[in-house]
Amino acid sequence: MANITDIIEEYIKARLGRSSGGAIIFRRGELAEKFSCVPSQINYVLSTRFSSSRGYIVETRRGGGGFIRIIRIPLEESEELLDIVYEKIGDQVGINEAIGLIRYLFEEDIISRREAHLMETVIEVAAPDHSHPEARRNRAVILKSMLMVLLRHKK
Amino acid sequence: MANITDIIEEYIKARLGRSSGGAIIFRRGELAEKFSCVPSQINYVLSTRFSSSRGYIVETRRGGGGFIRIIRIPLEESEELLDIVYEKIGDQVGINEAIGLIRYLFEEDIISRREAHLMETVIEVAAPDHSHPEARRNRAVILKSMLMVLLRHKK
DNA sequence: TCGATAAAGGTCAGAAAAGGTCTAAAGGTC
DNA sequence: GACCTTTAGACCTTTTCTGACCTTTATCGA
Repeated sequence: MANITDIIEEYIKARLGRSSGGAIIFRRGELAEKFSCVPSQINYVLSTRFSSSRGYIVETRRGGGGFIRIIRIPLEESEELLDIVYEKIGDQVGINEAIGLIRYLFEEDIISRREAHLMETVIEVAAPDHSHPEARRNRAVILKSMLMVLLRHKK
Repeated sequence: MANITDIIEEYIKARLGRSSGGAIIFRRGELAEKFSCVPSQINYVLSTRFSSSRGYIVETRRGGGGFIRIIRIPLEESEELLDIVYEKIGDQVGINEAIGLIRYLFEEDIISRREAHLMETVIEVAAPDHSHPEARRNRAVILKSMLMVLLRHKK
C-alpha cells in the first residue's frame, strides 16, 4: 500500500483540505519531481483518484505558465446531482431522458429557465441522431459535463 | 500564472478599466521595456488576448510618433448579438474564437458566470477535435444555437 | 523638394516550456 | 496463472517567448 499513486493522492487531498476555496493549483513537472516519478504518473493519479465521478474537476493549461488545477466539489449539498450524473445517466442516455432530467432540474429550481433552454438546445443540436448508439453516448458525455458545471457553480 | 503574457494582459485590462472612454494608447516599445520583454511579445498578447472576438479593436500606426490603441467595444443590444451570430461566426469557428466570444458575453454582462462556464464546457466537449474542419462546423452550429437561445430569453 | 535617416510597429519561424496520450512492462491479488 | 493496477518512457500537442528581418511614417538637411 506504499505505492506512489496512493502517496500522491494523500498529498493532494491534504493540500485540498488545507486550501480555503477547495481548490489547489500546481505544475505537473514539479509534483513529479517532488515524488521522483515520471510526469505521466501524475495524470494516472488524476484520472484514477480525482475523476469527476469522485467529485473533482480538473482543469489544465499547457505551454509556458501551464498548470493543473484540482477543484473539489462540496459533496454535502450536491450528492443528489452527482447521483444523477453517475447512476441515472451512466455512459449513454436517450434524448427524452435527457430532456426530462433538464426539466426536473428546472422544476426543482436547480437551474433557471434560461439555463434549461440552453441545455435542451445543446442536447438537441449536439447529439441529434436520436437513437443511434453513438449519439446516446455523446449525449451522456455532454449532459454529464454540463451537470458538473452546475455542481461547481451553485445557482 | 507566472507568464508575462498574462501579466501584460492584466495590466492592459486594468488600464482600460480606469480609462474613461474605454480606450488606451501606448507605445509598443515602452510597454515591452516596462515588462522586460521583446516588442513582438506585445503583438502576441494583442493577438491572443485582445482579438475582435473578445470584443476589442486594436489600431496601430508605424513610424515616428507611432502608437498602439486598444478600444473596448461595449455590447448593448440584441441586434449586436444577432450580428455576431451571422457575421463573426459564420458556418465554422475555431475553439479560441468561440471561447473568446463567450468570455466577451460574460464580461459584457449578457450571460452569467455559470452560463459562460456551461457554454465553454459544451464547446470543448461537443467539438473537441480542435482544428478538424468537421469540428469547426459543428462548433459553429452549436455556438449559434446557444446564442439564439440567449436572444430569445433575455437575462 | 526630395531623398536619406531615424523611429516607430509588423511578421514569421523556431526554440522553449509546459501538459497529454498511449503502450509495454512490472507488480499485486485471488 | 489470469487479471487488474501501477509505473516508466517514448512521442505528441499546445502555448509562450525570442530574435532576425521587414514595412511604414516622420523629419531633417542639402
